[in-house]
Amino acid sequence: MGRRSDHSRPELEALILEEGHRLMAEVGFARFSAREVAKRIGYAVGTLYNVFGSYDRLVAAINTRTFELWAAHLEERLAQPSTDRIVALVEGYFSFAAAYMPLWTAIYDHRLPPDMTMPEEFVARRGRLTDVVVREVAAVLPPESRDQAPRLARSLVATVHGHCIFALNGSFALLGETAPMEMAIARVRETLSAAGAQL
Amino acid sequence: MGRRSDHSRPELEALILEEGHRLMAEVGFARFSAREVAKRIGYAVGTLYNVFGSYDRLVAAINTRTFELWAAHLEERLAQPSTDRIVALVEGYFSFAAAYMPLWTAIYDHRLPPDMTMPEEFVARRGRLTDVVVREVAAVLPPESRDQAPRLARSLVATVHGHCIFALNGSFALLGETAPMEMAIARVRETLSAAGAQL
DNA sequence: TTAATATAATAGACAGTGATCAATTAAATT
DNA sequence: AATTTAATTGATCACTGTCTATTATATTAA
Repeated sequence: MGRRSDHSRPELEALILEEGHRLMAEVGFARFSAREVAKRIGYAVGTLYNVFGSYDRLVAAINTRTFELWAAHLEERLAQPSTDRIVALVEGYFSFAAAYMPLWTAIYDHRLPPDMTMPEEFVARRGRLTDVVVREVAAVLPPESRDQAPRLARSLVATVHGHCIFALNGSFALLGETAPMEMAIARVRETLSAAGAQL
Repeated sequence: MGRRSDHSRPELEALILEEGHRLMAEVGFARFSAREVAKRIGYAVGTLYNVFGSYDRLVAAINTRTFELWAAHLEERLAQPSTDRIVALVEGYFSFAAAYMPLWTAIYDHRLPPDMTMPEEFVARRGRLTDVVVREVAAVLPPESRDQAPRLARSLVATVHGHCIFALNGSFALLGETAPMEMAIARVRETLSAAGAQL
């Protein structure tokens, strides 16, 4: 196997991913380009295609990495002592999106082409973010309705997500709303209360 | 003023907008291109720039048109006799997004460049969609808390929006959720009940 | 040690993009 | 008929993702 680079295949993959993630954080989805990543690591464009197969798989890989950062961010918030772990979760959702806006929006800006499905490995790694929420929702639900936690958690994430997007894209500001996160927390409280949770 | 086209300026503007909207509906935001619009109406690319100033202003104009279609879609749903006008609203939100997915997602895919602000006229026309929701929310609130309708309406739209996005991008399906709209309706009910609404 | 083979990496071509603007053209005015 | 003026063009620029032919290197077999 004639390689002529300083990097082994896994090293090269990591290098591309790291620099790609950096560029995405810098310029966002719309201005992201595989060519620029290649230029920055001193390789030719074709090399990225050899390693990742396509532009979309590279972006999907970068976004999967963002999911993991995000999950770590939530766990960090949960590790700090606080009265309300659900509030910590919502706050973690908003603060991650705000702190890493280009990375966060890239997750939702990117759409796979019709002929491509998300690699199973990526699906699994992304899923761990949801797992955190399901775990915390289950913890506040009464034992007899714990089995509803996954459904409820997904719906709560959707609720928070909607508020978070509108907060970041200015929809709320346009109407004079100054506290979108508090609004989201209120919605989550209502739902959990209705489900019989202890808050 | 020597014009040499078959179309007056307003006619040309309408022509570009119409064909642009058609193309957006066909190929979506990612594959949309000013050049293709120009080709289809038989004008040069430069003409689109003369009329709309920039690519972003053209897309913003197309998306504003989509907002108006959407508002009309909601009013249509509300015009049909139904028990629950709030449910009709949520159903209208979901059914529009599903029926015109590329147009709907283009609204949120498009981001204005930092040096550009949304033209005031577009802001006003887009705002009418929110007005419909505010009006209907106000109608179910008790008179003493009607002044809360705008805030509440925006939060409810955010909630429904989050569920709608996750329904369309497959996030719900991934977790086996088969009824995202019913989930959204449940969330909206909880919030309106908590606000003392008559349902 | 040398020759054959396999593979990593590249350069460059291709067809497309948004954006710009000097040159052209047709109509309106004089 | 000559002149002014505004609408329209399309070449040009610097990009994009994708892909193939080519080159350089490392491993393996003789």
